[in-house]
Amino acid sequence: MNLKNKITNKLQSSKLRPTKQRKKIAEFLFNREKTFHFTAEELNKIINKKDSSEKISLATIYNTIDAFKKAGHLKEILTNNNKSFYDTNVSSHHHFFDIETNELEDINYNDIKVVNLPHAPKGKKIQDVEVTLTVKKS
Amino acid sequence: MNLKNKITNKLQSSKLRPTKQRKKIAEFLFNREKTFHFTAEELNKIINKKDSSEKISLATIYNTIDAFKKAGHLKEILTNNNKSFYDTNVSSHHHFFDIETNELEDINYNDIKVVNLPHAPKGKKIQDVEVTLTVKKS
DNA sequence: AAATAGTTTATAATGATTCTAAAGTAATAG
DNA sequence: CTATTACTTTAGAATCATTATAAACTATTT
Ligand SMILES: [Mn+2]
Ligand SMILES: [Mn+2]
Ligand SMILES: [Zn+2]
Ligand SMILES: [Zn+2]
Repeated sequence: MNLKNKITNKLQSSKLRPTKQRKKIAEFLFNREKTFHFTAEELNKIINKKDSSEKISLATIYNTIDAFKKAGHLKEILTNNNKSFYDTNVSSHHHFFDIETNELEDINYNDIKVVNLPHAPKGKKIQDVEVTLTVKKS
Repeated sequence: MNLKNKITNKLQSSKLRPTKQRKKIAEFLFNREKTFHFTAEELNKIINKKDSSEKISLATIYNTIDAFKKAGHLKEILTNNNKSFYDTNVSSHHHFFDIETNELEDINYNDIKVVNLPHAPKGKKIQDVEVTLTVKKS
């Protein structure tokens, strides 16, 4: 199956209509080897670079990120920044976070071991375990 | 030494003039046993409750949080929320973060062990190690 | 082909935070 | 002390990220 069909399938099986806009964004986000970390504004800039024949509105960028997140294709990341960061790697994994440049870098889940996990507060359950290694210029 | 003097000292030794506003905020934030996690808006509401004889402007709330953070008396916390959270516990420690209610709860540093820390990317050094256990209603 | 349900868009609205510049206060110098 | 200086507070405006609105558009179903 070719890329276009794969993307269309992915959208349809998430009950998202494969519109021109969603296909373009999905193709950009999900057709890659390495994890991509981004903000809505960054994605907007990249998708709507000069050449791009047809522009996608900022509202659609936000809507699409939200739809992809709800469908489980994107994950929101914890940072101390006041804009939201998203991650194309939706499996459990860890990060380096450069507090000076706001850059994120993946750490494989198995490269860090977290032992002695405490119990969740009563009435709650643990949903995810994230380790963030805050880094800065040395 | 009494509380007022302790607070004044803390401010002066951080090169912050002990103004009425800073003393009131510092007394509220730092005179407690348990860690306090808050946003600027929450702190503003609490400090400026009905009775409070003299109001402190929202700008000053923001300025003061910033000054205290720079002085190392407050720490900013990583969340996926688009408002900043601050922590009166400035030592290294971990958190439960309820993604439904945005509530934070401390986990003692020694209650979790993180083993096999990877090296920081070249040119960078690890500044902090934070584990966040995302939780939700079970 | 028509009806429908869902989507995109420009634009307005909101919410959090930062900026501005004038008035006020703490620290310092005389 | 008193005057000078440096820093701080404040109301309000400005900015930035995000969400809401509602009309035009498009994919899907009938
Ligand atoms: Mn954040
Ligand atoms: Mn955040
Ligand atoms: Zn990642
Ligand atoms: Zn804490």
